Amino acid sequence: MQEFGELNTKVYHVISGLLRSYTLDKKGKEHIFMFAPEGWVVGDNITPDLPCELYIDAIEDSVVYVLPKDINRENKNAAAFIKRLAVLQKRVIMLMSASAMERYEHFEKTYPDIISRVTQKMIASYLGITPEALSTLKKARLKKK
Amino acid sequence: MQEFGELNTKVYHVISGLLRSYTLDKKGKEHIFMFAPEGWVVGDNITPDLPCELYIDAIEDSVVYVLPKDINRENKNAAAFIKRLAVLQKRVIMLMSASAMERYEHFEKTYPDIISRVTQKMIASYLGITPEALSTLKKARLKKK
DNA sequence: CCAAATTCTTAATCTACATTAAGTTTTTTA
DNA sequence: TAAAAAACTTAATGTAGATTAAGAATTTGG
Repeated sequence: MQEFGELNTKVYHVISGLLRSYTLDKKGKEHIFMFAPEGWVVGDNITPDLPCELYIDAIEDSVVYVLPKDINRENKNAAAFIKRLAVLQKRVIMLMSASAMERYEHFEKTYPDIISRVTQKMIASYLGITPEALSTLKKARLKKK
Repeated sequence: MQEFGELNTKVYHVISGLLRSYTLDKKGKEHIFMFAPEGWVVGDNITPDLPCELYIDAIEDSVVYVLPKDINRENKNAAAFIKRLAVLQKRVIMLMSASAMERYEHFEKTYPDIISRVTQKMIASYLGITPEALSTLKKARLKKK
């Protein structure tokens, strides 16, 4: 696959393809923060005076629209911002109060189209678990159904 | 203590006092989503057509400014929104990649003034752990220091 | 100011998920 | 298209934090 390129500046509006944002913990382990398919917006939402916490890259050949940093002062993109807030809120709620199995099932519903476009490793990273745990979880899920 | 009252509508700008937002999981267990001391903004950030996921109430006698729902179209509050995005992002990152101990230490730094104003039970709820685990964690922390 | 309720702590036991390790399958690339 | 690399699975073992239970400290309310 041909990468669109490493992106690490500010805010991207995805026209086509698939981006992700992720962080590295102190052990160097990757944790996917968000997937951004067509129509989504990704960026590091930190205030301008703080260093970035997220890396952003393309996991499919993608076309993105790079938004100006002061997008925040523009009204027309308010809907995209609100969507991000909603997604973030849900993620925190799931991480605080749901099991890995529940988070996986929620992921399936939220991103039905993405699930087949990313590796298991990435899904595990997004869920905050290891690929091994995801593998076990999926096997248990088949029996359950 | 005299409560300011149960709030469950939309967006609140805290003038003085302390609010919190929290969710209930399927077992009825409470998970604090966010604390909002003076100067902060809290609300349920879900898109208008979805049911609310968060409860909001005051844990100290508080004065709040109730913001109109369409605050999102107003520019002057952009800074408050960006701050919330930043806080949310950090919370997700901590929940995905840091231990309970690390989350507690991060909480101490982020909310030095709040730590003495809320119960241990609430702090545990915010961190996504039980009060018992927090108690043990704090004891371990004293020895470590 | 005393009784009742709630919060906090401690400890024993349990469990979901991590870690480690090894083998298998799929993908990449030369 | 073969070999190397990466991803995926399975299983054994380890561990952070949950659950349960009981007692101590603190807060609340009559």
